[in-house]
Amino acid sequence: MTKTTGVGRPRASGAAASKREARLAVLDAAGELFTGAGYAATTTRAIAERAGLRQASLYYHFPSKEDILAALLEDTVRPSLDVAGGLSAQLAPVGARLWALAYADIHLLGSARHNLGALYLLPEISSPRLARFRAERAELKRVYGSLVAAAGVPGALLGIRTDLVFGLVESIAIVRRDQPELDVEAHAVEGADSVLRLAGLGEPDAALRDSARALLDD
Amino acid sequence: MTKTTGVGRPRASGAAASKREARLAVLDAAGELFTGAGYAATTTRAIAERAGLRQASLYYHFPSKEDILAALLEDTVRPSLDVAGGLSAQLAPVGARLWALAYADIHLLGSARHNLGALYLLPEISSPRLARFRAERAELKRVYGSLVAAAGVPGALLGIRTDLVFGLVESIAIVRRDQPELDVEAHAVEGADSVLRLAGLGEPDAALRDSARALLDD
DNA sequence: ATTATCTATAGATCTATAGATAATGC
DNA sequence: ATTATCTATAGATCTATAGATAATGC
Repeated sequence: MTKTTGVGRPRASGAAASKREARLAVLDAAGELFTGAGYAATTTRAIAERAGLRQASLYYHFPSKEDILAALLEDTVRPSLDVAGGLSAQLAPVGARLWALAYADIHLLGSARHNLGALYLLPEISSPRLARFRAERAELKRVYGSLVAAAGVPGALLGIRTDLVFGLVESIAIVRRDQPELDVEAHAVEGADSVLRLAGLGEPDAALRDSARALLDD
Repeated sequence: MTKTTGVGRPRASGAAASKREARLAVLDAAGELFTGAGYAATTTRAIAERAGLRQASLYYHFPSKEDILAALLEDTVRPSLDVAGGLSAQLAPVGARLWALAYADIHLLGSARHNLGALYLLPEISSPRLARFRAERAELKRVYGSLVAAAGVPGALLGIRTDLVFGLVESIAIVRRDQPELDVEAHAVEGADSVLRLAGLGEPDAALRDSARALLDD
């Protein structure tokens, strides 16, 4: 029985944690505070305090406050892109693929540890440092657009319909902010059903939902 | 030919303006900056500069920075509530009333001088000082809810469907942020059509749209 | 020697208040 | 005398950097 702490000077708070754990604790603390109070209103001191280290120690893990936000945003959009990528490899009717994507996204945004989808709404995301996140979110939107097109929505309406579909999916963040106790599963099912209606694919039935869910296990 | 300025010490910037004009200039400047950069990231100095007066002079018109945001929020939600109130006095099929409300709201949010709907997304709106705005927005949502119920959506789904409808309407703010050159009229028509689909009222036709628009002139 | 943290602080803010001032109005 | 502004500033931050330090690893 030897060390209780790892390498490096022990924390003033007493908590022992590896470098990787420290980084995760910082991201978790920032996720809670950024989603609750916003980026600008959250101080680096508050993040550090919640993560169990001193304000200046954040800078050993991230070069700047904005890089913390960048990491959170990418961690959030990446899983959605992964789902989209997995679906694109499958041969299935467009309705099932669109339902599956919307369902998965709403589920991811609705059940993440904090309401990270709310970060997409922050005005700070127009910052140059966050260009990569914006590009990935735009890529995800493009996937929705191609599915809406494949559903038969005419070209003249394609842009607007895609905006509405994407807006409906992301609106889960506002709903969750206003009612934290929300039933995510029900909301995801109803949301995905609604996306099909917007795409002009009519009323989804149980068979479609089942086949869509099957696509997500690939 | 006498005064060029009104009562009170002239502005350092030279601009002459009445008290009422000054207040409006402050609100306009704050609207632009809050929607573009967010509340916390916008300084009172920046608002004052854009409004043509000194930072401290803001406090002659508003007791605090937060009161500026409160005024903007209420000016934005109030017209929507007025539309909702006007519609409630009319005897018309639920489809026409719901279409009219969604169309009017999207139009208001889409064509306001700045993208003020984006203010609804700011994390700061949970502040106690903004309780009145939140209550008015909740009241508007309740109107949507009663129309969705009247459309025949079953009670078990009512809450979620209303969330989706309301989310779709407000998503215009995100769309507008991402593409400032958006065609508001087309988006409002498509958005209102989409709301009817979500409410299970099927495909709107030209006759329904015309009768809905007529309701808005009351 | 390397690592992960710490303490201390520079430099730059930011909001709101105090009190003065330059107009008009009576 | 009243009004609408101004100048000046108190007091409280906030981000990021510099340099020290208390562990482990070799």
